[in-house]
Amino acid sequence: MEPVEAAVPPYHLQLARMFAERQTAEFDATVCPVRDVLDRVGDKWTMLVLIALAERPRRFSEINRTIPDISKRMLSQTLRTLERDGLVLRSVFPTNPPSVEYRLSELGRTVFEPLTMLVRWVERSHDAIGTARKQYDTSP
Amino acid sequence: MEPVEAAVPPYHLQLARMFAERQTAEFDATVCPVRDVLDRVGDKWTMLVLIALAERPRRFSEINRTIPDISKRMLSQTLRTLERDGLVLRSVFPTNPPSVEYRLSELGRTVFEPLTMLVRWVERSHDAIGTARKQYDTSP
DNA sequence: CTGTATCCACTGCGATACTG
DNA sequence: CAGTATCGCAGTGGATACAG
Repeated sequence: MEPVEAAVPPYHLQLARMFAERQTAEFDATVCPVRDVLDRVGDKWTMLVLIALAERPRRFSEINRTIPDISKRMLSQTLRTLERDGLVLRSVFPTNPPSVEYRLSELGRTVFEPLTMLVRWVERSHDAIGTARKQYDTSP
Repeated sequence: MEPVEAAVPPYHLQLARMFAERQTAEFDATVCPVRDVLDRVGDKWTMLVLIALAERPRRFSEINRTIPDISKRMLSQTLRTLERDGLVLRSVFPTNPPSVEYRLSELGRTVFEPLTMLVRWVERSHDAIGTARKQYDTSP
């Protein structure tokens, strides 16, 4: 017998179960953890900014160079949201000209476990998805 | 000495390293795995539709009931993209009226590992983020 | 250097109506 | 039941100019 391995259900059933419970209560989209995920890291830039800060603290323009195609407006806005959520810490150094440093908080660091898993998944699946698409697009 | 545990770097550094390598090459947003993630599951409905299919195959209107606030238009569109990417399989039964069944492919099932991690992360972090926000909003 | 303000374009998405 | 077609809006984000 292999009791332990048999006891833990596969991931898709775990998630299904989590949401089956929610289904019983009356529906409220505002307390759905998945929509929460999307609100937090589902936008165009948040993940990339977090990754830009993964290795070490960086200054505003340094992040901007790491993500060349982000506008100052969006970088600023994304950083403020991350700061507000407590994922990123901001320090101003009153030099001249002023320099501002952003770094991950402890909480911010914890995103990287699930984030890394997700990035690995796309990398693993990239080819399979590509061929699936090609097949879908070329068939009647 | 504890060679094995010392050898595996924390997640945020793993990701940082993955992207540091990319930085050396000339920048091309179209081959970035993070933007790939966002394109695939970063939209408003994809994750929710996948979860709706996690436990077992479902028919169109059944999914619609699971996600009450999705429009038929978006459900249809989301399902087609998932089918095109090979994550979801579609079967038509020529009954009258016609019934169509959607189910996860093998590839589709593999999303749930990283997806579950991500959902767990928000659930774990939800309170911490809430208090961080409250503090940010009430301070000068 | 580190932002903010203003304006504008695009598009994702919802509402509604219609079809096999 | 399982969609598609058309329309319209609102929010997201880019460009530019300005400011501390």
